[in-house]
Amino acid sequence: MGRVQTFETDVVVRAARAVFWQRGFEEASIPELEQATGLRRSSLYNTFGSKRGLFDAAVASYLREVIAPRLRPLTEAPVGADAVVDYLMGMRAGLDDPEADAARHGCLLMNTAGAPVAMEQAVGEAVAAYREELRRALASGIAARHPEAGERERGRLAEAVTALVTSAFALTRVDNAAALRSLDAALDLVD
Amino acid sequence: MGRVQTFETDVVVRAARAVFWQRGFEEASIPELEQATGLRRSSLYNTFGSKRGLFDAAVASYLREVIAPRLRPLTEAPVGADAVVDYLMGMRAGLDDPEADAARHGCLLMNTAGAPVAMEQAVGEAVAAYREELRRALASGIAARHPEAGERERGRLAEAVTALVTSAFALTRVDNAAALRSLDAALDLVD
DNA sequence: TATATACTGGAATGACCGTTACGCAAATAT
DNA sequence: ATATTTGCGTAACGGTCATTCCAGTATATA
Repeated sequence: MGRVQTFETDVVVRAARAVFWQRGFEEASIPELEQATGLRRSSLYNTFGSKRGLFDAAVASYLREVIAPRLRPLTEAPVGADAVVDYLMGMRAGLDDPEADAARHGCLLMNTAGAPVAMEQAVGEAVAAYREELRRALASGIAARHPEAGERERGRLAEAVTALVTSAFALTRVDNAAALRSLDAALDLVD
Repeated sequence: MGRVQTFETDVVVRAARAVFWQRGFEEASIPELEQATGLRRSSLYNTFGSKRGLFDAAVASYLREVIAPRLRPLTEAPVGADAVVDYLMGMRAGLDDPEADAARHGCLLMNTAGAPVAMEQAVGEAVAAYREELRRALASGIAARHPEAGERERGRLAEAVTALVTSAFALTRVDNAAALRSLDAALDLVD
């Protein structure tokens, strides 16, 4: 064995994730990532192989540390009747807080949906998979809230609420008020 | 007077618009724009001042020639009871046609919402204004279809349908099927 | 026909990009 | 204590970017 890594990979990825989140993949430059992570190019390339490699790690970290915890009450049984509403209100609070990353920069994945890097198949698939995960989670929350409704009805509702949430994410950067109204509309729909 | 312009500005802007649409602002390079327009850098800079100037012209052209015509049945009185449904179905057909720009590249403005250039205030405002115009148009279409509903109810519905449409635009690049389902959900909502 | 106008072509500029190469320093295993 | 593995710092690479400059040319007016 030789010299051991002196930084914690998770910490570095988290720092890089913040840069990608607020700047987007193509606008985030290597010097910026160096400064944010406190690592030099050589270490970044040695650890992640390329800028894309670092971005992929950032996306994985985002799914694991940002998205999954928020979705957990909707994905792990038992799902309470208030889980959907809690989720939507939590997100509303996040988008209403000017300090929060979500309010200022939306969703890392939704932002990349319209970015050039989304043309690369793997990235596009990651975005699509994320949306599907969100839809499934919302669907189970809706099922818990409206057990009496028909499956078709619930499916439509889940689709609509998913779209409202993604729309809020996509818009908060340029029109925070509209994003909040989207979530209000979602809250209306589920009741 | 001296020598006169040998190209039609509208035609050039339309060609540039197509490049921005499919490639995004930052990924569209000057050489690409030269090739698409058939003009040299000097002429482009002489006419539009900068890449941003050309982009602004492209956005204006997009609003005038692509968006406005589609919205017209919803914005100019009299608005028929079927106008909303026609609009949504027309859009659905567009997103379902693999040849169409809309299906392959979504909406020029929605794509820029998540792009770095959206950080520039004027661009962000243009996107927000577009969304608001869409919402107003859909609201008037919904009012024509459901004159019996309360204003509050119609407002919520308009908000939801707007979000579903923008969500469809934002996603079609990476997940065309999900975009279509969004529009189906919108069609469900208006009836 | 003369002249003013401004479009056009081509080359050059400086900055920044992501990536790579290399040598030294550090820390573990034998 | 030595050998070996690996992190890390520095510097350089080739390429592309948006932008500018200038000379040459075509055309509309007087």
